[in-house]
Amino acid sequence: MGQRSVTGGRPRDAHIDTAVLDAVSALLEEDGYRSLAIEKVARRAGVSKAAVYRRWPNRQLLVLAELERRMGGVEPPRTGCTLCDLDEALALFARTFRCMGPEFFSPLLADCSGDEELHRRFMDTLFDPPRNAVRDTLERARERGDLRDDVDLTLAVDTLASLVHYRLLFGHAPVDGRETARAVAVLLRGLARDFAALEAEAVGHSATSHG
Amino acid sequence: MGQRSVTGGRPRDAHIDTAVLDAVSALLEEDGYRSLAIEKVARRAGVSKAAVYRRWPNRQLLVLAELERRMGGVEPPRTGCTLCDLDEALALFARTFRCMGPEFFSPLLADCSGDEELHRRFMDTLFDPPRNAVRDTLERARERGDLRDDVDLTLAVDTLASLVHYRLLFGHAPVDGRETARAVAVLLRGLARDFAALEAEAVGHSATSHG
Amino acid sequence: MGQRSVTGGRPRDAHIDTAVLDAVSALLEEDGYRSLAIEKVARRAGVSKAAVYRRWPNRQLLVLAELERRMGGVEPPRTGCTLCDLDEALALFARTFRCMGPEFFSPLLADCSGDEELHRRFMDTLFDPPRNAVRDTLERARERGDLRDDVDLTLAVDTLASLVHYRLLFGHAPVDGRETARAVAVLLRGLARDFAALEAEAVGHSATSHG
Amino acid sequence: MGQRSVTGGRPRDAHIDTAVLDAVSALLEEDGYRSLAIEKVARRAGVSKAAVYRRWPNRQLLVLAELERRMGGVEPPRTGCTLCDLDEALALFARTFRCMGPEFFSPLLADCSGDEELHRRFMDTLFDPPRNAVRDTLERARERGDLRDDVDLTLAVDTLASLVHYRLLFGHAPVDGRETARAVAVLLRGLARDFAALEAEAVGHSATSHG
DNA sequence: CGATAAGCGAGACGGTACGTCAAGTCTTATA
DNA sequence: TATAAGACTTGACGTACCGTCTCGCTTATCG
Repeated sequence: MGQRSVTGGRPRDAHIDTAVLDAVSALLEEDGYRSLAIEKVARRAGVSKAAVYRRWPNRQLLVLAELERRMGGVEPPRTGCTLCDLDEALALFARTFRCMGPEFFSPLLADCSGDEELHRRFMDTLFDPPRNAVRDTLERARERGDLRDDVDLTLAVDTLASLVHYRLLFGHAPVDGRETARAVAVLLRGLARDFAALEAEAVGHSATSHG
Repeated sequence: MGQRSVTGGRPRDAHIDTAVLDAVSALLEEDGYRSLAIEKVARRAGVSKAAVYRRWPNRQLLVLAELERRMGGVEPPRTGCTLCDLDEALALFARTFRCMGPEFFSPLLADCSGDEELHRRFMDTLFDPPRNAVRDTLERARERGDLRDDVDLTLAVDTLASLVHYRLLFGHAPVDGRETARAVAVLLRGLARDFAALEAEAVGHSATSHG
Repeated sequence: MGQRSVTGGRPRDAHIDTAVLDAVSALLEEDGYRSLAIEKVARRAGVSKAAVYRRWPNRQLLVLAELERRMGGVEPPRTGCTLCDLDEALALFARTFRCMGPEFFSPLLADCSGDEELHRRFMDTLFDPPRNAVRDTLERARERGDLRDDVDLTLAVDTLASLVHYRLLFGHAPVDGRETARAVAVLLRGLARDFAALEAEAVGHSATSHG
Repeated sequence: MGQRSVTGGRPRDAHIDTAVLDAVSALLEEDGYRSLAIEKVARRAGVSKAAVYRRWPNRQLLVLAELERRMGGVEPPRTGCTLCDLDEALALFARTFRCMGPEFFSPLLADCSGDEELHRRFMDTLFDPPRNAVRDTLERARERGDLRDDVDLTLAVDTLASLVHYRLLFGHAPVDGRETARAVAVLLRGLARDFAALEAEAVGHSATSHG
């Protein structure tokens, strides 16, 4: 929500903030992002248009606020086992993404492109947090010495994260735990110093099947 | 362009088709996708609004037509060397995507979501063709016996293709030949029956450095 | 229908003339004059737009043609009795007017005002014929010596005719034989050389009650 | 102008009301009723289309508002002399009608037919007021005992009023004070208990010549 | 008999206006 | 100052007709 000068005047009504975001949420579900109009949001929230504009200067930031609210915090897993952590991180990634509504992610991103500042805000809020969970996991794997020395971490993160985003955005194939686990396996075979060792360890944890 | 019954009536003026698409092209460059209005397109093309609507019933299909025009045909490479083919296919993929204007890809996709038919048209036109070039290449590699038996082809294609789309869509990291070559190398290490052999062959072709 | 040079070419299809006028008739009844569009007429008649425009250059003349067709010929009555003739002439007037659809009369007139030629055509076709039936009757009455010498004939005709048009156009009061007969009586009391004599004669004919 | 709930909100700008009606007035004079388009009105008034639609939902009510403004109030004459009052009432009637632009009366009426509510509004605003001036005059004459007992007042009013409307609508004959005076004379001869007495009284007032 | 000429259905074409919608800004009165 | 209500300009939406035109075809009359 918009920062405010603290001095004087009537204080903002906090109920309005939630009422507006609730209305955004409902309208997104009902009519999708494209036909989400601030005027409708205000009407639905039983709030004046000005009250909305006072808090969020445009619909991009308004929707961003709602999706951020939905996303909640993202905590990376720390089991100590590289393969298990990665599986879990990717599953978390997918879950987070899915619960914020992948169908709003794409148009919002599209709407934020073209403006430097908006794009940055989008990335900071929705893109980086879940992605960093994956990155952290990989970094810990490297510190543990599980990865080859010449690994390009950004490339590795992208290869994993992009798969999830890709499928959810285009919807041409499903994303489930089995699929992501396989992707992790294939990739790690290319990245790991000793893939067989990692596999053995993971079987010990018996978290997921790495066949 | 809109299909037509061939019988009777004054034939459509082909100049109008190109004039409109040219106008779309110019306006996309100048103002981006978001503020592309059919009314402006018609004005710019020196053409009546009805003439535009007669051919393309909405702006999604209009822009789709223009991007399709830009993309042209996509022919997968056939050098006979798996690593070289893959490098080339991915480079082609990136090139195709870039020349059609990656900044319009995302908002157009966003605009096509929510309508079954539009989404299908989008995928058929812009998504599948370059992607299939990669898939074909991988299929030939498998037929040649270069890949492990348990390879999930769709997963492999996605892992490679998504990387390009991902970076170009979110713009958080550049995409160049060196990067894609590295991604191919990492992935093939996980997919290949005998990665060293492939590498040796590719060095013989001296196409790109596979270090 | 439009006049034509007789020489050469394919002759016009007479079926089209009637098909078009029938369509006009139907559309007038269904949607009224205001929303009568030539394009709709052509569609309804199963005829091309050009075929309509070839015959009638605009919708005013088109509707005029249809109303003229409806009106048919107007023959003034000749009973020889002034009061009876007048009653009958006025009844004929009302009947004619009503059968051509008074609700189209007003908007058509309105549509024809503003163009000299159109207005003249309207008056010649729809206004003058029934009105002249009344005028003829009054003229014969004067020749018979039934009217005062200083009677202004145009004023007299207008006073009678306007009443019918007036009520049918504005619809604020009904028009029936009893009402028009009363109007005739009142007016004749002011115009006649000897009203009582006329009344006596009419009672002899026992056509209508002139009390 | 459109009625509004008085509570809250920014009040309507009164300048806009007049600017719009002025524009309507100018455009009516220049191009007539038929080509009066709300879009043009707004342009001419230097006002947005929405501002016009907010006040008047269609062009009929818009023009009605302008003609009402032009018409002003109608006060029936009260000289105490029946013939003089009638002459004056009819002259007032004609004057009122003429000053509001008889050429717009007809197409507006035509445009209002077909819709119950619009027609009523038209009658209430433009038809009844001047007509009631005539009716009042006749009613006072009857109370004074100047008219025969069996007079049908509605018929009498129509006979006088229709003449003016008739001639002005169809434009086939002029309307001036002399003509209307003659019509009054003829009609009164048929309606009056003692026409000669009325005539004598009027000559005393020397208002107009009743020969 | 074949040339000429017009009729005809179909539908493209540039216009113009329709009536609606939302954007983002503003003005007022009230809290 | 925030708030609700709503006026305001701007600009596009997608639709509907206008009256004109081009096309390929059909149906007459005339030389």
